[in-house]
Formats: sequence, C-alpha cells, structure tokens
Amino acid sequence: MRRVTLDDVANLAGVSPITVSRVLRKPDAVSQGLRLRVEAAVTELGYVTNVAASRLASSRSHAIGVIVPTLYNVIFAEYLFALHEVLIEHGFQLIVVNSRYSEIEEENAIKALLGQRVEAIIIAGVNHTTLSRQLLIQAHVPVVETFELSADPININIGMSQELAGHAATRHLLDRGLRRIAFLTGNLDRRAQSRLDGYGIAMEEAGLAGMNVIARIPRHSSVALGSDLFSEMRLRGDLPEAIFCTDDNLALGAMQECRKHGIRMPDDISIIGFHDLEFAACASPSLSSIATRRYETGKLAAEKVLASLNASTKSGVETFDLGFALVPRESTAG
Amino acid sequence: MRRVTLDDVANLAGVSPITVSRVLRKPDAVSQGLRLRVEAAVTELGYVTNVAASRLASSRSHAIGVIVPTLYNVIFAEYLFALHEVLIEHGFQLIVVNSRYSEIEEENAIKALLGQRVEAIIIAGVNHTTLSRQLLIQAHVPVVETFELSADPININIGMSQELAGHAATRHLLDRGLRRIAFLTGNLDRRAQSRLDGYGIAMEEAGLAGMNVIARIPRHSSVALGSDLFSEMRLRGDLPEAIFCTDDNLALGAMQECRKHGIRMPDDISIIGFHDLEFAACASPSLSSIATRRYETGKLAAEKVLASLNASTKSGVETFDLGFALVPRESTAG
DNA sequence: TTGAAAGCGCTAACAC
DNA sequence: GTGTTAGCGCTTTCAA
Repeated sequence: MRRVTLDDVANLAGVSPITVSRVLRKPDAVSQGLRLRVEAAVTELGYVTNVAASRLASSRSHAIGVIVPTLYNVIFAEYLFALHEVLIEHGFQLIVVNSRYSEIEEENAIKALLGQRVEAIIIAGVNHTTLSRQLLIQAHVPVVETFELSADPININIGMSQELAGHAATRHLLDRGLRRIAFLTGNLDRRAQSRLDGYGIAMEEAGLAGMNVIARIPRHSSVALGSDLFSEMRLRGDLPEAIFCTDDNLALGAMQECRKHGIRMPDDISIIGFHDLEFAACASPSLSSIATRRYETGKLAAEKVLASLNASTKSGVETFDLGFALVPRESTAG
Repeated sequence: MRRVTLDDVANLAGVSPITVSRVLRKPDAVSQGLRLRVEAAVTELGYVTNVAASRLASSRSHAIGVIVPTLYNVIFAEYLFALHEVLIEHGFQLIVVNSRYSEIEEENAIKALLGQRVEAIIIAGVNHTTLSRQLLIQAHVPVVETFELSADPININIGMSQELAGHAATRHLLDRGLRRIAFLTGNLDRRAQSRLDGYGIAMEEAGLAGMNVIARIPRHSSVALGSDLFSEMRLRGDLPEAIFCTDDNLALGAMQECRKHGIRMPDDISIIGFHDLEFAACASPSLSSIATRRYETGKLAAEKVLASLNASTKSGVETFDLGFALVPRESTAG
C-alpha cells in the first residue's frame, strides 16, 4: 500500500509535480484551469503532503518547540492555551515536550527539538544545564524563557519575580499582625523554592527568622496534599496563626481540613494561596492569593516569537517583567 | 551559518556517513574504535540528527498522533500523562493536537497528523465527520478511539458508557428518595450529552419524566460556572432536592454556593459530581461522584498501539469497556 | 504561468 | 564491520 505522492497527483492531473506543489502552497500563482484539475486530483486520491519531505526540501519546519515541566498543572495548561491560540493561527505547529522538572530531561528535550529543526524554542524556567544553555545559544533560533526572571537571559525573557511574590504574600500576613506563619509546599521546584526564599526574607525582615515553619511532603501539588500537610501540623498540635501555600490547590486542601475540624478562617487561622486559580474567588471563605499571569505570559511569548521570526535582524536580549498582584480576600481578612 | 550534517561529522571522524548513522542508531554494529572517534566528532560539532531527513529516508516517523478536545481539563492531562509515560519510553514522539470540541477541527487535525505520517492515531471520542472516518480507515495505521464506546469502532475502542454512568448517578439520587433532581452542565459536548441522556432515562424510568430540570450555561466547565448555575437556580427560587453535575468542578462551585447561603448538604440538598477528581474525597462534605478511568484509558491505549505496531498482522476491531464506579460519599448520604 | 533539473540530509540495500 | 549507491518526496532555482 504505497502512500499517494505528489507525482501521483501530477500524473492524474496531467501536470508537473511542481505545479501540484504550487497549488498546495501558493494557489494564486497557478492559473485557475490547472488549479481546479489539481485540486480534483488531490481530492480523488486523498493526497496529504508528506511533512518530512517538505521540511527537508524547504529547510523550514514551521514547528516551534515548547518545553514545560509538566502537563499536569492548570498553570501550564493556560499558558499552552495562549501559545496555541497565537501560533497555530500563524501556521506553526507546536511540539510540546515535558521535562518532568528535571534539568537532564530538559536537556534531552532541547536536543530532540533541535533535531526537529524547530524555528524557535519557548521554555519554562531560566535554569538550565551548561550544555542546554550552550545548545540553545548555538541553535540560532529565538529562545524565550518564561515564568521567572533571569539575571542573564539567553534571548527573550518573560516572567515575574517568584521571590518578590513570595515575599508579598508573607508580608501580607505579617501586616495583619500574624507572626507564626507556616509555608506549605509539595515538591520544591525552582519556582516554589524562590517563593520560599521570599517567605524567608520577609520573616527575617520582621525579626522572625527563628520562627520559620516549613511543612513539606515531596509529592506533586494537589488538594489532597494540602489536606495531608495541614493534618500533619494539626496532629502534631502545631497549628500556626497563618499559612502561605505555594499553590491554591494546597490552600484548598488546607481549608477543607479546617472546616472539617471546626477551625475558623480567618479567625483561628489565615490562609493565602498562590496563582489565584479560578476557584479561589468562589471558595468559602474566598481565598486570598497572588494572581499570576499565565495566559499573558504565553500570549506575549508567542507574539515575541512571531516578531523575531519576521525580523530581518537577530534580536538582542529583552526582558519583560509581567509582575503579579496580591489579591486579598476573606481567608486573610481582619 | 550552515547546520552541521552527518557528512561533516563523517569528515571530521574520517569515516563514511553511513558509519556515523550507525553509531547513532545501532552503536553495537560498529567497532569500538570507530565508534569512539565518531562520538567525539558528534560532540565536538554539536551535531543533532535532522529528523525530517531521517524520517524521509527511513519512511518511519516514530511519531504517534493524539487528538484531544482540549488541553484545558485535568481529565485529559491525566490521560496524556499515561500516554506519554508509555510511548516516550518506547522511543515514540507524541504529536498532540486539540480539536476544541469541533468535528471540523478534528478533521483538520487528522489531516495534519497524516501529513506527519504518524504511525498510529489515538483520538478521544467516537463521533467523527464522514471524511475523518474515511481518512482514519484509509491511513492503514492503528487507530484507538477513547472515552466512549462506539457501535462501530474503526479499529480499537477503549472507553465506557457515558450514558450508563449518567444513569447510575441519577439512579443513586433516586434511590435515596430524591425526586426533584436537576442536571447542571456547561457546554454540552458529546460525553456530557450522553450523561444527560442517562439522566433522562433514569428519570423516565422513575416516572418523573416531566420533572427534568436542566440548568445549562454554554461556557466551559469550571468551579465558577458551578457557582453561577447554582446561583441562578437559587435566585429563581427553584432549588431542587438534588443535583447531578456533569463534572466535579461544577459540583464544587455549587457546594461553595450552598455553604455561602447556609444550605446544608445533604440535608437540604444532595449533590453528585462526575469523574471523581482528586479533591472530591477531601471536600467538606466529601463529594459523591462517578469515578472514571482516565489514566487507565491512556495506558491501555498506549499499550494497544505498541502491540499493534509490533504485530505482523493487521489487528481487527477490539473493544474494551473500562467501566466506571459510583463513589457514594457524604454529599448524598441518606 | 509552467516545467526541468538538482538537491535537501539521511538510511536501506547491497557489496566488499 | 565498513563503504558505495541510490533513492525517500518534496521544493528551490533557473530557464522557457
């Protein structure tokens, strides 16, 4: 069962292969008579362009590589949604790879993407292995690093300071007169670590360096994990006055545990989350959080890629700090 | 800036191109001396295989096409996770495309995947356009349809009866003596529609055909939408005895709204969701739901693809009903 | 507007 | 174990 090729279509339509190719790529360059004949032949044979051959011959992949640490997180889903929205519209294919939060897997992902001759790489995070960084630089394609700010961007950097955001969340609790503040987290990826750093700095600034409480269970973040983390503290008889969760999911889990045990929020305990996921506003009590801009990050990344690809000159280093916003709600009222 | 090719590596290493190719693909077939020289040259030049050329020459893409309606839903994230886990391990690349719940976009996605000469297609859903179906059949690659059961599978079908699941959820409420049962939904995609059908049948069987209440706002499912749907009913003064939500997110939104207005669960109202998302068990009250097997669906789909690709003979039609499970919890306790 | 020739970078098949 | 030859199916370039 040989696959149908351009030549087959050309034979059936009685034209040369290149004419078929033109009909498919720039129909306006072909006279209507031939175009109609070719289109009929394409339909009749069910011809579909062989992308590998097309890419090889044109040395253009029309593909853009995207590396995310996980697909298992609504944050990245929103970001990918924005990337898709913009880039697909412009005729690009996205090749999405997840690195499972591993720099080694990220390195392999980069190699795989370069093998695909992607025309740009959009990568979550700013920390890479030495080889990864070298490959990204040598690739001579636009590279966008996202979600964090880099001291030394490879090319384009679109992000926010996770540390300042962690600091702001902690500061918000401190400003309410709360002193015993716990930090709840699952796996400490780079960004969670930065938020923790921000927490540490805020605590220290408040003269509470000795009072840091870090509850951590190395599992991926989830509502259930939030419940577990909270339970553990409660069973130890070690409940703090306030909790800063790296993630709204953890916060929701903690809140559910509070409710179960008649612990009032914010009277007995204040809780703040991170990311301002869509349920935060309609939780009960509504959940204070730090709003982050995933969609905008993706959208801007996509637009910058398009701009770079259209630019004749190689763009230099650019940084965009998209910031974050503290969203105080009932869970830390008072 | 010409890209480094196999020939460059071969020249540097002083061997023929095919030897370099062998070192990269089947190192055991090359003597150690040459292998080391080639590997050194590869590293020195930072060579990465051009996938397009490789695919064209070998006429193997090592790519598997995956079509999902959205990336914006944890259900599909779990499913993709399983697909990744199995298939990447076996040296395949996944090309994931979303159809945004549109059969036309699905058709385009199929064409795009066939253009990539994917070696198999794994597609969520069993309803396709006539052309889509024809293309899938003509492609002569393994095709796996998932999440639903088909009366006429193209090749392999791994799913569950959404209608029976909807029926079971409704039946559960009826069994508790509840009669005024509302169905809450966002966009009515195929699967939501089937659940609604199941609800309708159960209501009719109970002699309650005239009492169907369907609350629907055509937005994508979310916690906020659940709150909105519930609010609308409440403001109309039309609260039912029980609610069946197409989705645990909607249920969570409804629950939050109940709590806000002092409506007790399950005393004043019973709520059941769908999918048994991970927060359902730790919600307060814990949320009854229908557990579905996203991970297992993905895993089995991946395994069946591998089996088909390894099989010498073309496999026939196979159907796997993975079923579902009613998980009764506090929100519908009797 | 259309076509002929050449080649993109790799690998299968065959020879040595 | 290693190399030679001949494509894979397109698109680019240049000529008509």
